[in-house]
Amino acid sequence: MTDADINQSHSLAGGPASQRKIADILAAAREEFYTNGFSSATIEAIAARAQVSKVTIYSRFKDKDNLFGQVVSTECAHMRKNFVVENLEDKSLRDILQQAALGMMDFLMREEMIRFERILAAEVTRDPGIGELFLDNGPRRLLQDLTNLLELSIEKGEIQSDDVKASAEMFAGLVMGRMDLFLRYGHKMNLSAAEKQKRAKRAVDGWMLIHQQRSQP
Amino acid sequence: MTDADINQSHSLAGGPASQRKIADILAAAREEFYTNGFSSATIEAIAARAQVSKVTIYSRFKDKDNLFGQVVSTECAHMRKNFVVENLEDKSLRDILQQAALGMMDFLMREEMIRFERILAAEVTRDPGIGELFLDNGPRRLLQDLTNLLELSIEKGEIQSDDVKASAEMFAGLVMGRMDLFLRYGHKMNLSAAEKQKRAKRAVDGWMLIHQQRSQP
DNA sequence: TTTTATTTGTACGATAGCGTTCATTTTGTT
DNA sequence: AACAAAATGAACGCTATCGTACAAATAAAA
Repeated sequence: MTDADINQSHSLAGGPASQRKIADILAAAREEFYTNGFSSATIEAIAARAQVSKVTIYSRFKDKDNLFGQVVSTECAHMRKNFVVENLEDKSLRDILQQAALGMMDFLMREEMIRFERILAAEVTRDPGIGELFLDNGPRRLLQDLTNLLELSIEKGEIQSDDVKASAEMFAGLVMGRMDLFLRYGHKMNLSAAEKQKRAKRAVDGWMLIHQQRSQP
Repeated sequence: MTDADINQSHSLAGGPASQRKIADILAAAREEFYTNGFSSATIEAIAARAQVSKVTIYSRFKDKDNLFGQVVSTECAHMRKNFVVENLEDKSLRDILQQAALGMMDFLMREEMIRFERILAAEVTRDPGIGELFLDNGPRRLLQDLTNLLELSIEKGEIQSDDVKASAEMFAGLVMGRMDLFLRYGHKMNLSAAEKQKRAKRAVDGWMLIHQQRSQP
């Protein structure tokens, strides 16, 4: 759902279009929270960025916590829609995994995602529910999709695994290595498309090798 | 360096032992920062926890930023000393790697480390230098140690790799998978020693398999 | 045009934290 | 005992932010 999609609804009764403002506020809030973290971000700065009065924010959102929660929810919904491990029937497992690896990298290495993860972890102590929300919409979903994919391949006899969940996690681990950690702490990577391909291939080759063995102790 | 080590020095001239207070302040600050994050932690709460007056803190540390920096530095120094990949001459590479994997898990899964990483990433935007400091003392050092170890094994002909750094990162990725991420967002794992062993073995087996092949494309 | 919901700007109260000042007290040294 | 460094507590100025109140303005609907 793009910002534009939200703006289409017209207010039911007088006054300026309110749906649009909500979207503006959420966008502004996201930017402020991403840049300053929860407690340093201020409602007034958000209002200014959204070109909206502070009162309007309080008329739409209960308080700062609520606003932050909404931002995270929105982001999670966005995340859920944009990362899908596809099972392309006609492709080989190798090709599917290669594609998944590239998708994973592109998705997790976006500047947006890095900034999101930076601030979100810090709020887990204050509000553990927010950590669960993120896990359910991001990492767990990703791993589950991957697991499903792998189970199909196992049924087909293409690969072996005695612990599919562990195998899925291994795949993610092989692909990302410590990259997400480095990025989170400000290390610049700027992988070219070719380098990403190379990394994906290395991970897929390694993973396939492990899972084409006869036994997994 | 333990807290006790710091307290051994006696003040050069009159007044209560000041070195001990510095250690107390740092310990208290660490706890407060870990629990509340940088901006929500307050100097007064730190003072109270350290059983020290606020003025004492300001007489020893320039300001809040400085105090936070000192806490991070202390933590980094601690980190540097406590995680070492040892190259035990008489052991097999498999055993060394198994040991390294267990060490890595124990080290990175400590509650302390999880809390540290939660709040640190959030401050990277505000102060990128702090991210670099952490990377240099933690992840980069770990990977470098691992890389050195692997290079020795390559010379001995025990394994093959055309990109040792990538191989070291793969190892870390295989061992940790997405565990550190899950922990950071509040997912409880509580791996038993046996489960850790199992995970370590799986990672080492997989990694060895990949690196005992003839060629690495 | 009138009505009605919504938005706005400004002002406000309340709270809270940073960093400082200063007179006083504590504590180790000489 | 006298001294000097260090620590204390309480108060202060300052700034910032949250969340609210209210009267005026705006824009869509009737």
